[in-house]
Amino acid sequence: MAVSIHDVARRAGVSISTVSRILNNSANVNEKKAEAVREAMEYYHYEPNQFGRGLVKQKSNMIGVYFPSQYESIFELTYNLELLKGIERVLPYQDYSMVLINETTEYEHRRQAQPRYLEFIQQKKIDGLILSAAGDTFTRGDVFSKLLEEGYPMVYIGKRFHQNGMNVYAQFEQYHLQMLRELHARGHRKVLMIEGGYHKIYMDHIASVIGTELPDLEVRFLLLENNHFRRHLLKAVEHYVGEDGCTALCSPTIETTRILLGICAQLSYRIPERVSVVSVEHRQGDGALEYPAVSAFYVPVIDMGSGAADMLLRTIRGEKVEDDSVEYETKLIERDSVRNL
Amino acid sequence: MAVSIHDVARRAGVSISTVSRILNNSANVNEKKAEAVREAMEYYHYEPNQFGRGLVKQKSNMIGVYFPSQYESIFELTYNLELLKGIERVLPYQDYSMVLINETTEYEHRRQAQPRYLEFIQQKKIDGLILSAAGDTFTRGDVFSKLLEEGYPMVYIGKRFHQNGMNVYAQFEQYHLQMLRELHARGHRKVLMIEGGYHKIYMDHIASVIGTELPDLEVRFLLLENNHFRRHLLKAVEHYVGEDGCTALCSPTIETTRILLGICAQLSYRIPERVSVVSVEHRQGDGALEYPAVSAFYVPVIDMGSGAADMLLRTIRGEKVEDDSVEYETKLIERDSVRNL
DNA sequence: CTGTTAGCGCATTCAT
DNA sequence: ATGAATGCGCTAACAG
Repeated sequence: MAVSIHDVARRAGVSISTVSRILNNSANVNEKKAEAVREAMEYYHYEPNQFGRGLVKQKSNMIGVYFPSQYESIFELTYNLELLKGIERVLPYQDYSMVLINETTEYEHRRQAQPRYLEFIQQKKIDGLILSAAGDTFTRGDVFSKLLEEGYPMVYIGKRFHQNGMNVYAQFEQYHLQMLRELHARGHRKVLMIEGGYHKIYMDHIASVIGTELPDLEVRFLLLENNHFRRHLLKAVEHYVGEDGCTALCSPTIETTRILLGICAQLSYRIPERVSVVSVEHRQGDGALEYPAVSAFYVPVIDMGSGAADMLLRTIRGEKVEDDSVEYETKLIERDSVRNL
Repeated sequence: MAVSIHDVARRAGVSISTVSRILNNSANVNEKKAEAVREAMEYYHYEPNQFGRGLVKQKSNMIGVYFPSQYESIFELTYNLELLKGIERVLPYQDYSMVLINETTEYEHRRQAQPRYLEFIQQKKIDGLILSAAGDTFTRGDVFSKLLEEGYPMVYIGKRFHQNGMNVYAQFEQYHLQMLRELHARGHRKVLMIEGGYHKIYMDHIASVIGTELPDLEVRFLLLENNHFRRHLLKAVEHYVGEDGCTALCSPTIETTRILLGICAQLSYRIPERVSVVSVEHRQGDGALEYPAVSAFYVPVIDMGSGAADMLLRTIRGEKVEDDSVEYETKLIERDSVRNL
């Protein structure tokens, strides 16, 4: 069995309480003894066992990061990755680390039909939870709401929907509207807006706002069930640009934009001469790596991740978090893919 | 405080051992009592506390995944992501989850100058470790070798270098040689091979093998310090293709290929008419998403991840793992980016 | 088949 | 300032 606090105490000629005190800086200790203890810890390469420690503190120094099951692996989308990067940027400095909790589609392998993060919480494997969710996922969230009510430390990515808890978000609707406004200002009157299927609700709203605000702008909406259906996109571009006369394309992610660019090359639609492209970019600079460099709304997802982690850690430490709902600004970065008509 | 095994026992009118037996299926229990216990567990939404359990078992049901610090975030490279996907694909079914352990560049924030995974191991936060490393990282690995010697459950990605432990790998040198052979067979006699800086050793070896095997093939090597230096690549392509007369480009990752494609478009070098491109792809199908579709050597990194996780879990369970070093085959997928000369 | 008990490693009283 | 003793929640050995 590994070395325990007893071994250290014995070698240093003190009691385990003294060792514990030094470990936790919880009281003053005679410098002579302290030195002996430190020597013993070095000697044994002693590290306190987390189970013993956790049993009394009931804290694991881990937080969970949960992505509701999606079409694809969570590691597929820049959005998720930037979030993870942001989170990871703050954790090590607070002596925390993260467990990835991901839903399996195959429920039969699980004991209960509950979101998997609940187990982690009840078993005390994590001290708090960050969860990223596409809008409607919360609807089926009795469990989630209950945790919120109990004041469990949690921050979610997305619009606020409950009095408790914390959240970070970017104004999805706002920057999509902004995309359309910018195109309109540059003389575009017929554009195609591409979006992921789960954002349908927002699209309806955007359509209605634009309908009254910019009556002379025609917007087509294309909801993709799966971002990577190149074939689907190809036909859409052929139709909307080639036949329908759209002069601009709005793309929801850089991944989609990339495919769009390939499609335009294939169809010999030059960008921006034949068709303009605006993208959303979740990682700064992504649009600049394409050719032509793509104008994009930058959503600072990495900062949202850091922000979320930061808030979470503060609540876990018991600090009052004054600003429990923070919005992140998006910013248009103009590059070479949009043309003035 | 949360509900404990005692609460369940009390409500079911049995002793805690009986509850424990049911929890672990560790012995037969009278069906009547078993039913009562199950009812009580339901009632309280009881989940066993991991600290209590861990204290006696000394197992956390978590494994660590460690990426040595690199230029970029671990979440930047398809390679890492596919590895994670592969690992994650097997964990939930074995009731395991993973903690991401990543090195911070800022050592001052850490108590000791040891690889961070060591703490996790000593604190018993993880039951085993998967670690992905670019070749030479192991060199400074006294800690790593020591763990290997002690028989700690570990699997690493890369060539075997120690008698103990387990590893999975793809023949990096082999498929790079294969790339050159394929190009040669298609009539190419002067090609540029691009590679990440940390692979310099392999490059030297490849150069010498090709030198004797295919004396009429001239290979230029370009070592990138950072894959994303578009400017650097641009000048290289201009030089090697435009002036030096290379007819083909070998790219080490799809990320680099993407940039290469943009550069060729920018320089009006048509692919494959003006210059051929072969890539490595770590995620199946990646090359097909580009335009033109890029021929690539597929390295099944996702399978390597699953394989690694599988081996690791088996050793943790105490099973003998017969095949403790498995090599994965790469496969050339021909698409539209290579031309016969 | 079941209850009692010891002990896992540690932080934390409570005495001193 | 320090040691002894208690208990955190659980499993497993033991006794019945």
